[in-house]
Amino acid sequence: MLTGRQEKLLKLIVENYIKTVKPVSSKALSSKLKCSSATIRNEMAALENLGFIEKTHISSGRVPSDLGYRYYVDNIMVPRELNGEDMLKLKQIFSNNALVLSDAINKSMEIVSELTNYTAIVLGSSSSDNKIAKIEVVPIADNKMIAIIITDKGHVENRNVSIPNNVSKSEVKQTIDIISKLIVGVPLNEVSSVLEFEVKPVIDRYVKEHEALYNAFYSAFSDFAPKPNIRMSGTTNLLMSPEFDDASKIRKILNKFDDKDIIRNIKEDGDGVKTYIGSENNIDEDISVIKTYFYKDGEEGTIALIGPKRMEYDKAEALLNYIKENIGKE
Amino acid sequence: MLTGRQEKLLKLIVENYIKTVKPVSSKALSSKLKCSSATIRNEMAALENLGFIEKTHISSGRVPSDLGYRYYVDNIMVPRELNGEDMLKLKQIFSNNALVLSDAINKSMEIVSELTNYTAIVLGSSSSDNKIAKIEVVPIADNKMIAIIITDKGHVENRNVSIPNNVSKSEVKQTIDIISKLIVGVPLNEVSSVLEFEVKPVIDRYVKEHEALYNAFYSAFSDFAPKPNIRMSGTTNLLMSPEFDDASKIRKILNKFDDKDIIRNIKEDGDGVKTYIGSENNIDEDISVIKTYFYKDGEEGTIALIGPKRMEYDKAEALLNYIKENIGKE
DNA sequence: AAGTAGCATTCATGGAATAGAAGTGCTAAT
DNA sequence: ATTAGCACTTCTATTCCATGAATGCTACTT
Repeated sequence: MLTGRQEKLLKLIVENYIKTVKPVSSKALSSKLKCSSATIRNEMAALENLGFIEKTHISSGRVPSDLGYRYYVDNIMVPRELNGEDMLKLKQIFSNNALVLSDAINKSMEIVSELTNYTAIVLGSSSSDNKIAKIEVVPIADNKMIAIIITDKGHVENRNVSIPNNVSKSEVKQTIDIISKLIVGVPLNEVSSVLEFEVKPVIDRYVKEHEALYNAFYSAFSDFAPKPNIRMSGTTNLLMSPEFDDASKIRKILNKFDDKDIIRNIKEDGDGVKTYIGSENNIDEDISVIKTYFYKDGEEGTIALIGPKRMEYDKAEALLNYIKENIGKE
Repeated sequence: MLTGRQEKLLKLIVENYIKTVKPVSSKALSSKLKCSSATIRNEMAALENLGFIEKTHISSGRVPSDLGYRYYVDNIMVPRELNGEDMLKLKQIFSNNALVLSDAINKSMEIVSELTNYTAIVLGSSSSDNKIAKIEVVPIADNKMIAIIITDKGHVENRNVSIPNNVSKSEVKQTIDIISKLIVGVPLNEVSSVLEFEVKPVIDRYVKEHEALYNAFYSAFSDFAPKPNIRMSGTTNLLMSPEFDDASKIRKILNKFDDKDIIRNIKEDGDGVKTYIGSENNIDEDISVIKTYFYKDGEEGTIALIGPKRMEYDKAEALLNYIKENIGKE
């Protein structure tokens, strides 16, 4: 579809623009393409007709269109190896065995946002194949306890439980025993229904102050269902890019970043690292998103990197690939 | 020091400017102060000599100086009652007994940032008077366990432990027992030294594969010392203020928000809600910070609200006061 | 047929000039 | 002590250039 020279030209335009953030002129490329600027102008006109490049005004140089970037990413760009220094920084995190997986992912994405100057996002949650392995209830004051659940995949959460006044210690213990017996092995997202339909009847029968006690534990245990949590780092990075040079552009992006619905929507599934350029993503047409799904040991989610459209796609891809691999290994 | 009329004038200037974000002219106030604009100009000149107001250029209207805001906050502003609607929203959070204190604080500050359109910050950590009440180690795979500590104040944290290969179950159990026995009652910030100087010798003596095992547990337990964590919400809010109308101003603030050292520095101690106007704070001269320290049940920290200098100090103060009170009650 | 030189054309950019509006400070009168 | 009035200053927006950096196209060359 594109001649060899056109492809070469597109490559030069994209890479030049990524570097300089200025529309690329025919003259600037004539030396690199061993032909005159007039010839390049002709080729540029062809590329523009095909929709790969655009002008910012009638006599301006050329800028890659979304389609142009897309062609570049799919057909021209050579996947880059991660450089040793960057790899080392990330390796250190994943080789720290004490870190829980989700912490390792968060930290590594922080590093990535520093390395790239883009914005990193982790949408993570415990997956619903987490089953309760153990619950632990620890008294910390006369009428206050801490309820802790631990899942078979190693996910841990805790809540307060306020014990109603006129309840004896043995009743509390009895209640905990009943809950514990019935709840172990239950997937996280079914906990609240098991509490309601299996635990409650038993407590009703055996424990005296059942109503108040049941409510106290129910409110503590009922919201353990996997909820995605959002972690962003380097929000600022993206906005330091020279294309975001006026307040309204910056604010537009900031508002999108603030909108949890939009961010949650970044969620990706399927294998592989995918790129969404400009209008291809549903966040903002001035940015590109590169992201991938991960699952490991009961934690799942999406890691994403958001940069300007003129992002270094090869580097971003290499970084996400590396992290995805390491999540798999952990 | 200020005559009654001057005080009245300053009040009008501050409140007018807070509302309109435009320098206040003498003419605009003449109706409200039942005298002519010329008289007001004379009074303004006096206020300017005293340093309470400023001009943006030689023939402009007046804008409050930092000193002017300070005088307004200290001597003119009447402390506001929190309005019922806002109070209700916050009350709902603090009356949710299942929420751990730190979560309740974080959520309430999120609400506050929405109610004010300022940026809310919570710098929280478990305080060093947390003593370990219990440790729990749960196996989740052949060579992987989850270590959980619970403090007497109800603070919970967890880490991974990778069990070295050639180690028997009984040795692991023995090790956990030793650690558990020696570590209960130890304040969080002393855990790592107790591990090193009290636990290690015992393990050395009794457990066979001591070196590898000790290291595995040491790396899991050693970093439980109270570390402040930072929680910001509504970062964007502040930057939507009309005074931040160009990219460089927005970026300046964003950079400061990104600098963890600067944010951690917001830390406040002592009682009461304090206001730092413009140059009084060491974040940025274009903003004001209002903040207060909190301590309750082993959690301590600072909650802060950052707004433009022309913030509604009375409202901000009322909100922080209310939250501080509720933390006390919880 | 492909490449190129050359030129008219277009538009962005930045500076200078201008006019109007919004305020102030000051003087003189009340 | 207050105020009316006016000269003065600065901001803002607009217009008008001149310049420079590109392009597209035509006609010429290889």
